[in-house]
Amino acid sequence: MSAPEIRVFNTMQQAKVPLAPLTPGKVGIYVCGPTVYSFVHLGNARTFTSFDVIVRYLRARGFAVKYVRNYTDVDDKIIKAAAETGEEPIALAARFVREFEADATKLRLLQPDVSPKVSETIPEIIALIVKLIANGVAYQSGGDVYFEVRKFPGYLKLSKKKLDDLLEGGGERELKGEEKRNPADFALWKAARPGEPSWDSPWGKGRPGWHIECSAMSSKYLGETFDLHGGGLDLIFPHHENELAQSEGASGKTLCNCWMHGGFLDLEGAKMSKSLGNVVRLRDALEKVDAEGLRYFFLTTHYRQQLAFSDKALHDAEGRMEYFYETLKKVDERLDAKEFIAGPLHGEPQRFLNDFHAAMSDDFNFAGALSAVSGVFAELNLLMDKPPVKDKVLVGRTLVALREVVRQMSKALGLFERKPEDWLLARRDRQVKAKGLDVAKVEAAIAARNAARAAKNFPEADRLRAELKATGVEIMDTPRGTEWKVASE
RNA sequence: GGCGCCAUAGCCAAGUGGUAAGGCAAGGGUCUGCAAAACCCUCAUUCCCCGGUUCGAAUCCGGGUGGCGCCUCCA
Repeated sequence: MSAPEIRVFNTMQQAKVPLAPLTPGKVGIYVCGPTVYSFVHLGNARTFTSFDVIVRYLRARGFAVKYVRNYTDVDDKIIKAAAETGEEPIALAARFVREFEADATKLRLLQPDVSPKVSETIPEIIALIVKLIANGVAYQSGGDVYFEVRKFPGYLKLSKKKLDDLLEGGGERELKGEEKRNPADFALWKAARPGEPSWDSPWGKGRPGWHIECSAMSSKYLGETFDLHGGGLDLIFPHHENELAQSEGASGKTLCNCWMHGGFLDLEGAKMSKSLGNVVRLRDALEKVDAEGLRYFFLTTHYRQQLAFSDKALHDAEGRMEYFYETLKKVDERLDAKEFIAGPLHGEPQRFLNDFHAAMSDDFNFAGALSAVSGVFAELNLLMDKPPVKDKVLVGRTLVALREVVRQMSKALGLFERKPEDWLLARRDRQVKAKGLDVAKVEAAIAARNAARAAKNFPEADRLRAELKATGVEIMDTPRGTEWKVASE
């Protein structure tokens, strides 16, 4: 397989650029992780899944990826949430880190190589602020420290805004603050108020502002300049813009070579967001839909594109996963205990992988890659059901090759990595529970029907089939006997 | 008010200068005692509208219309 060059859309240039790692063969990526004051919602999950697949793909292409995704565990929202529950802010944050990790495991998200927390990066944050003050781009004001945006010439180069527009704007940005030299200046360090978590600093007790933690954590684990920086579209301004200003204002070097931003998940025509309150928790969604079905749904659109959430879309995605796993189940049963020696293949199994790489190399075109996935599964089924060639050894050998192609795609997408029977059974169990079916009764009816069939009493057999169907159970007569599943509507 | 993204079949969705991927749904067929699943066939002379550039545009440019987003916490 000739590996196509990987091109990535860089928000800074608003164009696709070739991936050119600082160190050949290695990629450092920083993804802005959750602020842990509540459960993550599906919009968050989409972004994390996108970067999960991007990291998986880069690894599949042989890059040694260092993947850093932080937890922001010191923040206004956390303090507010803690005040409401009566917990200590740090304890509440720790609790939601655990909840996040439980959700992430279900979604089969890769564990980042490093998951730093703000609360464990305070010395580095203070050192960074000290440097910014020394460089003349930050100033102390009482117990606070602010970044002075007018002193950093590159300010707003990422978001393409103008400082004047920012100040006039139709927004509701807080422009108050006599303590600031410029209303657009933002806090690097906030003086402690009673009851808030705080740390000693050269400016008295206090805590970091919102953006500085990412600057500190990324340079700590990836260096002053690294390859990829990711997050949701809504982080471009102010978060990434400010992060960039802080990092570059301190180091004088480019923070990262490529900024990647994922598109939103929409719910009923509007961005799913905590401020609008139109969120579906990842946790709640996973009660209703299979985790891989959800992952597949996220991959049906390019990562930078908006994606509309709906129960139907999720349901369809899960149905598609069923097709994939049913196919793999058949393939694996057939290949079991058989060996095929090397030799010619039918068709060109590799062509699907080539198409897959072509799509993924082009700014991680998930939807395009899924087309190649469909191709390989259709070919697998064709060879098993209606092989266009007679040579059984040739067919078997080709199935082995195609199965290997699927394995390669699996690794990059985080899809169909489970044992097909396990996935299929788990899905059925969930559906059985949702419908309140009695498995023993279903199996008794199937046994009765098979007795009727054996006696060639087809009217009775059909009656039992119809009866089951009415309760939502679909039965299939296979070479292995009669199997059943919950009908999807 | 400033800035940006998007508009492709009934639905979802790739494609961004060379003559419309893929999926769902639908119709027909093969298979089956009947089914289910799977497979095969059919399903956009056309890419929101109007102009322009070009031998050639869904793709580039200009102007509309419609949707979304950022400018304030947000993935």
